Amino acid sequence: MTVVRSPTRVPSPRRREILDAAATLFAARGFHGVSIEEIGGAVGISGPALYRHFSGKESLLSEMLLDISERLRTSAVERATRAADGEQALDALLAGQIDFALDHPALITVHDRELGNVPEPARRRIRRLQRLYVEEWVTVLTELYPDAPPPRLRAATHAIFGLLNSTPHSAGELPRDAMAALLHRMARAALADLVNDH
Amino acid sequence: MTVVRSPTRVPSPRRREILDAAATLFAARGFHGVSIEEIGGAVGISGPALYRHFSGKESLLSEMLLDISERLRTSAVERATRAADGEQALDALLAGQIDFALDHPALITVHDRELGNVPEPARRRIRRLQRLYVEEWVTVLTELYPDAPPPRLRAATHAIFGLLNSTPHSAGELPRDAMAALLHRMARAALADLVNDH
DNA sequence: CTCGGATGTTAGTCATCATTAACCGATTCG
DNA sequence: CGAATCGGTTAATGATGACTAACATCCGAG
Repeated sequence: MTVVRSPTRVPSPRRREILDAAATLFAARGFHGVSIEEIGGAVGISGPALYRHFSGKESLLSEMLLDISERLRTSAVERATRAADGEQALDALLAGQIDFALDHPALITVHDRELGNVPEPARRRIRRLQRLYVEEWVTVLTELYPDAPPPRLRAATHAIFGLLNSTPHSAGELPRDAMAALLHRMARAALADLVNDH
Repeated sequence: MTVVRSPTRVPSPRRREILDAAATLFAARGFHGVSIEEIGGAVGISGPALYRHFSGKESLLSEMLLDISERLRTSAVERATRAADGEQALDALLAGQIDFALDHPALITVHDRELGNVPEPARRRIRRLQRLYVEEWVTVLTELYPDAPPPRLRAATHAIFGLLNSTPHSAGELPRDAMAALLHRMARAALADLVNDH
């Protein structure tokens, strides 16, 4: 039996390969600090061949950020709805973000660094997805801490993202499992503090 | 009586002005995404006039990061030595980093984003200062949690930096004082968790 | 008053870089 | 067998941008 072709075009492995290489380079020196030639070179082809896969450098970045934002958000929605209660939902969100940050440090880096270089049609969509992702967290947190005002929960969510996304800076300090456990516990403890007044 | 001229040249206000404007621009679109012309324009002069104050664009960036790293580190050393005990030292470090992050979000952003674009002589010095800053935190934490191995404390320190440096992302969610208090408490709670096993 | 330094200006120069053009081999499919 | 599509190549092209040159102005000191 043959595989059913989904309506979205089958993703060529080259595309993904290019996106991965570009993410690493962008994370190291920024979008404008990397040339098309370099990105091509990183995957064994040279320069203008990229235009067979992307319509331009900015499209490449747009697609990269769009993909990241989508993956984060849909993963969050899935995990949160699967959870039995608020506590489990929070743990699931934490685990998802931690896994992503540990598995794809370059994507995390690019994700919160390069939005300012995305051209306008795509930028709005990315921002929208990022906002939805944050609101997913805020919804879960609201269930756990009903007395905390939403702006406080939003600020706390961003703080937790910062904590979890520190992995690119502390790479190699601890084995992966220990790092995941440490981040999970620290984030949990930081959030537990929200239960208090003010 | 005339003021004694210190050996380091008196800092012209223009230099500082340029550094501030450049920091804001770099934070928004990255080092290579901003032109000399733009930086000049932001302070009312135009383009090549910058070369009267800096020997080049990269020197400008080097000096910016060097200055930030130095300020963070010396402030940390001062605060830590002034403190009576470990608890107070930690609170002082937290307060210092939080103030800096709230007062200079652009500098914070540039500081951990653009090291990869600093040319080699300066890069080493900046890394050194950053390392010393981290070790200052690790020293204080070691006093509080003598059983935790240093890599764990270093990872935790980076995580706390990420948490505190989230302010550029949550700008405007809360008034400054509330934000400072929230971050301080969350960081404290996250670190208190380190006292536990493993 | 005038000399010199500090600070600007505008007009090059030279590299780099994104993008396009023109061309080519392979694979698929009719 | 073609013919087309896919994915590459190398050689323009055109902008942009960092940096330099040449020249002006202001101002303080001798």
